[in-house]
Amino acid sequence: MSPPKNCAVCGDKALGYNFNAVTCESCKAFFRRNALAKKQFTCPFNQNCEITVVTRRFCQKCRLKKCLDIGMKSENIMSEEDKLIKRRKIENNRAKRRMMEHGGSDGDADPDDNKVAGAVADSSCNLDTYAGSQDSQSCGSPDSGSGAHANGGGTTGPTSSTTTTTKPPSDRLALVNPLLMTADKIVDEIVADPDRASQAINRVMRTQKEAISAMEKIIGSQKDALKLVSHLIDYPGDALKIISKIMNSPFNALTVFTKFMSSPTDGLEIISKIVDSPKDVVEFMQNLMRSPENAIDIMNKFMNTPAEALKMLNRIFNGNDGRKAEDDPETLQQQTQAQNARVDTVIHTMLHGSPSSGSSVSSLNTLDTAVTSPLSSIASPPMSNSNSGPIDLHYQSPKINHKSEELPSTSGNYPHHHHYMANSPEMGGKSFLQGYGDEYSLDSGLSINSIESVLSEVIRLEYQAFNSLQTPGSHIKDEIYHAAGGMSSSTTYDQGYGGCKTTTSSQQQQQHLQHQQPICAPSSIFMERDLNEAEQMKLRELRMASEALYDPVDEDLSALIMNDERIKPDDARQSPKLLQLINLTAVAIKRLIKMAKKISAFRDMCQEDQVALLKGGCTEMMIMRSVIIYDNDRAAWKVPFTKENTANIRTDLLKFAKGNVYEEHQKFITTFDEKWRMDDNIILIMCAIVLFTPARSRVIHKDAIRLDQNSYYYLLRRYLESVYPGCEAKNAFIRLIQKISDVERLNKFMINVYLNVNPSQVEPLLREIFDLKNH
DNA sequence: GTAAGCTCACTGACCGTC
DNA sequence: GGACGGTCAGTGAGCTTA
Repeated sequence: MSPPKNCAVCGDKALGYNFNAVTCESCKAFFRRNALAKKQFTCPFNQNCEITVVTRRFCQKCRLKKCLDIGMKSENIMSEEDKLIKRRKIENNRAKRRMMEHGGSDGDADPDDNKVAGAVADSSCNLDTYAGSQDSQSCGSPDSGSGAHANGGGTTGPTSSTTTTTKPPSDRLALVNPLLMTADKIVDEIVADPDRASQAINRVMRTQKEAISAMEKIIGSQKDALKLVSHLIDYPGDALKIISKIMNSPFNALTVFTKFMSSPTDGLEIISKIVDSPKDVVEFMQNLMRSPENAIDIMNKFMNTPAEALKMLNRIFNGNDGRKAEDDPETLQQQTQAQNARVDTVIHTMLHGSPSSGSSVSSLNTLDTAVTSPLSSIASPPMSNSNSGPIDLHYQSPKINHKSEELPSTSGNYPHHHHYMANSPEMGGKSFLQGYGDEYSLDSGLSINSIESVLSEVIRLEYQAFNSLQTPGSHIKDEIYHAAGGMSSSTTYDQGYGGCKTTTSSQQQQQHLQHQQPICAPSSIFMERDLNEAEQMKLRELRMASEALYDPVDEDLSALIMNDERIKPDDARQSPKLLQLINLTAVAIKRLIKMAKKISAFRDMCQEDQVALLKGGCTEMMIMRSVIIYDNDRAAWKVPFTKENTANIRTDLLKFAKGNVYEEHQKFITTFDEKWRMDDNIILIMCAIVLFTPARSRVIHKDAIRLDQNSYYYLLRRYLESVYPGCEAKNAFIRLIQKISDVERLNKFMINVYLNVNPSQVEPLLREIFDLKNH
């Protein structure tokens, strides 16, 4: 039986079902665009507009409402992650088709092209797998199985692959020690199948040592370096991944990388230097890695004054006298020492304004002449002139230049590259779950090439790096400790440790922190179940911030305090109580705002972002908090007057509200496992996750917020691991992340409650948050 | 005050893909 | 063939400028 032919929303001609209802194309598109968007539509009329072909454009709010009323389901709209996967799949299939069309007809092509084509052809098995079913294991997909891939734990060989004799290059090469692989093999491994590049990077760069070794080889070969760079420009997520493998401070690497992509001219300039003088670059990076605190500072410097950073690179490169020492080990050693000294001094100059006479280069004072000469002679070399080496920027492949033109010069957005990491507007739980199977290490090769999984690793390394900085009596430790404890005026470890030098924590607060009991048994050994010090501090900061939730209530709650009288849904006389309840939420929101302001990561944001996050997230945070104050026996919220005194407020007051708010709230509460619901730490971390939602409207620095949110996702994961055994922790994490989606859903109902009251009767704060206009 | 020009968000139709 | 997403031309509101 054919479906009805008229759109159930507007009555226009319909072709079939869209999002679970018979609709026209325009209502389909309208719903797709708006159902998941966080826009707050307002009805210019009386909230009850008739939606017809003619009037459907007049009121978005009523149109969307009607879409929902007739049964359109926003769950049917693909998430950003789903869309990303689908896009990848489509791209793969297109690539496959192109190969099929041109296969075997390029016998006279360039030998290098043949090599790449051969590698791609080898990967056709993977493409087939993806074209058919992503679950297929016929090619021994690294994504399949339980993570027992030939990686991470060692080279145990590929998983059983009995259905085909053609293994993808990744599986064949997984048997080889990455340290023994040649540059072209490494690059081929990475670029052969863009869809599996992430896993390939995991295999050839299992450790930092291997990553450095691989990059040394690659940048030692211009051809391979260019091939890899071409790939990385197309797949910046892979570049980020490589950087995170190499650098000690992956957060900074991410930031630098973002900057790099937003400024292709400088990027190409740096690439040209890397290609031109690989040894210098490697030594420079190695030196940075030997002194992570300098690396962090210098990267911060790089971000704040990129021109100065480029100048620094010029100093390093131009300081090289140009002689090649490959044939003379002694000369090479001397040059290496000189280079290290030069790098040390340049770093010191960058950080402190003058060449160091301190310990870091004290043993190399004899090289001062060689060091300071290029510094003084090159005051401020223009980049176009300073690049005096043999590399012509236009030597880069046309593809690179083309991409460079496409990239915006300053904006952080990449409108034509929406599959890139920085442009994913949603970082919801679903996408984060995708990377959860990684078991803390991308080495497992389980994850798809998702930015979320990379970020997960980045955040893990961030904590690791934090601990690695800590030595007994270290002033760095103390400074970071204080800053990360939420006392820093401007910086936390979220922004790189270099900023910790600016901490302004008070003595009193320090003492308070130091007297705090550890949340779990202290441990500085990474990946123990207990939270490490950095994780404890982050959680402790939340707990301290949550003190604001017990600020005295100055409102009169007496009318709302629980009594034995049950609410009848149709008792219209009780509706003033709903209004009181609504206004009471203003108190809760004020407390949440105070709490947010005590979180250093929040405080350090620009005001616009703070407002956007609070406007968009305060009710979701309130809902999240409501689960812990919910008294199941009394069906009431235990609202704290103070930390000691509470008032019971019946949840069935929600029955006065239009819609199914009460039922939805009950559903939300009852499906929340009590042991998690009663764990203040869990709820606090989830509040933070909700607060740092990058997809809020009018947010400016989405990427920065996403990083903060991910750090809390990670903290939640680690906290669960510290209190539950493995499987239970995993399960809890997944289910709790789903709860964040539930909060979002429930919040939509809640917002309707606010929108359905007379704005003149609600608190000004609420009017501001919900953009309510007085009638 | 107003018309012209510009920008930007939104809409709807069409097409590609699975 | 159904159901989804992507794309692009058209449209109109809002802003600036002459």
